[in-house]
Amino acid sequence: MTGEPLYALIHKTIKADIFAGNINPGDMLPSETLLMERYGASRDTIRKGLKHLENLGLVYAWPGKGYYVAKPEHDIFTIHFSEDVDEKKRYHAINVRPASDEVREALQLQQGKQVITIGRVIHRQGKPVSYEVKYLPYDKGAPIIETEIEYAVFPEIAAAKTAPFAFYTEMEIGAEMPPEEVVHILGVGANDPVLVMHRVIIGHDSQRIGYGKKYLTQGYGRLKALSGYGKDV
Amino acid sequence: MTGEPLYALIHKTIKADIFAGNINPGDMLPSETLLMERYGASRDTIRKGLKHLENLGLVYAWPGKGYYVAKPEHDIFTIHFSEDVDEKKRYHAINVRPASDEVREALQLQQGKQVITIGRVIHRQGKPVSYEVKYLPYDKGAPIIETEIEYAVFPEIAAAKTAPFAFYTEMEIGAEMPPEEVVHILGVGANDPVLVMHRVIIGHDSQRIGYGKKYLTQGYGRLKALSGYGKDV
DNA sequence: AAGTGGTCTAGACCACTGA
DNA sequence: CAGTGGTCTAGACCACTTG
Repeated sequence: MTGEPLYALIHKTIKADIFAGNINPGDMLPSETLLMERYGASRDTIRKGLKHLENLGLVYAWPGKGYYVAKPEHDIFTIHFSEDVDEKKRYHAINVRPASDEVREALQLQQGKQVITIGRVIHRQGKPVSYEVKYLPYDKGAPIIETEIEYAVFPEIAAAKTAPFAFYTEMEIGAEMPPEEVVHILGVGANDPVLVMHRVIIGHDSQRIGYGKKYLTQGYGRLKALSGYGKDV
Repeated sequence: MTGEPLYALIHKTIKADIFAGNINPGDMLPSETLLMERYGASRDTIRKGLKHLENLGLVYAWPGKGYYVAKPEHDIFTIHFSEDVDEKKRYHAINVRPASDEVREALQLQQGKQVITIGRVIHRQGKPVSYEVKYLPYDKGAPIIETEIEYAVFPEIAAAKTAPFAFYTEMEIGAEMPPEEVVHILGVGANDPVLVMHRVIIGHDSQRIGYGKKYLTQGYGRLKALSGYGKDV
């Protein structure tokens, strides 16, 4: 017990076999009973090891038949996207105005509704590399609390009245020529393409909580994404 | 037993409390012992329910202290990226030539090494919307099996001699002006920016297995990504 | 010392798949 | 029918945290 738990040994051994190609997608694993004998372990311990492989997506169980090696998913990519919170104070503008058509559609607002607009510039080594605008539906009569805004990043600010888990984000990434506003703020050339990330924050009641666009210049660098089974346990 | 398993009821109840904001990040959950009494269940059943919440990232266990509600991760995005396998046959070019500097660096090859180059155009409703080039290190004397290439998608072709799980992909996404080659092939304007996805396939021995660039025009549409706890169980 | 989660066991009954 | 995984129980010992 002092060292590695038994179930970890089990799942590591099987995982190594899969990575080495000794067993391949579609192949059947030994049954739980057989593994119990092979490892001298109880059924629960064996199951714990197999469950971990299931969670990793390496293996799946077919009740009544057995465990099988899964097909690898090499087209699912993960982006860890930091919100650059270190640059909290450089707001370009905070104000309330009627929503543009684009924003109205993204937030599914009625005509004439107002939105809180928050612009922010993100710097890297003193140079502006990114500009983002965020839009939040404005509830009439609700005061804008500046300190709240100052410390907020997008999900938190938009979901201030929502439970912290009760929403998700849909993002779309595209290449665009920078609009005039962005050319002016970031000082990029009008012919330098920018990455644009459009984000909609959606509550579990399907309510549109917030919308934002983020422009990334070449100076920001590329977005990095990962796929595969490189770093998991 | 006919309906929902007990552990599912447990994790759903707690999950609902988290989503409703009744318990919040940093809050402690009831202990296993207490939950056993509350649900009239055995410890293992309680633990199974809590384990599921842990896997979802909603909760973490601190041995000796208890279970706590985790902080939500709203800056991790997932892209499901299909390889457009339906358009297998429209290869623009397959050949072997010395690697360019860019490719040599990406694949970490020695000077003078040759690479297999595969170009492909992807159509949508009859119109070319994407062009991709893939580079594979060329082993001298190894014949290029055409049918293999014809049916292959990137990870599989690059890792043909590797176990199907034993590699991962690093991708970088940027906005660029299309190079002349792409302007010509896709018929886009020289001033229309394109999304470019650079991919490197890396084996578990850190070997560079393949490199590719994929150009997406406006006609392809934006890349879609998701974050949050919207769709999991 | 009391309480917490982490690991492990031995046994039970169930529903499902396949010959 | 025998074999498989899915669920559940009751008990044990451990290492860790807190008072």
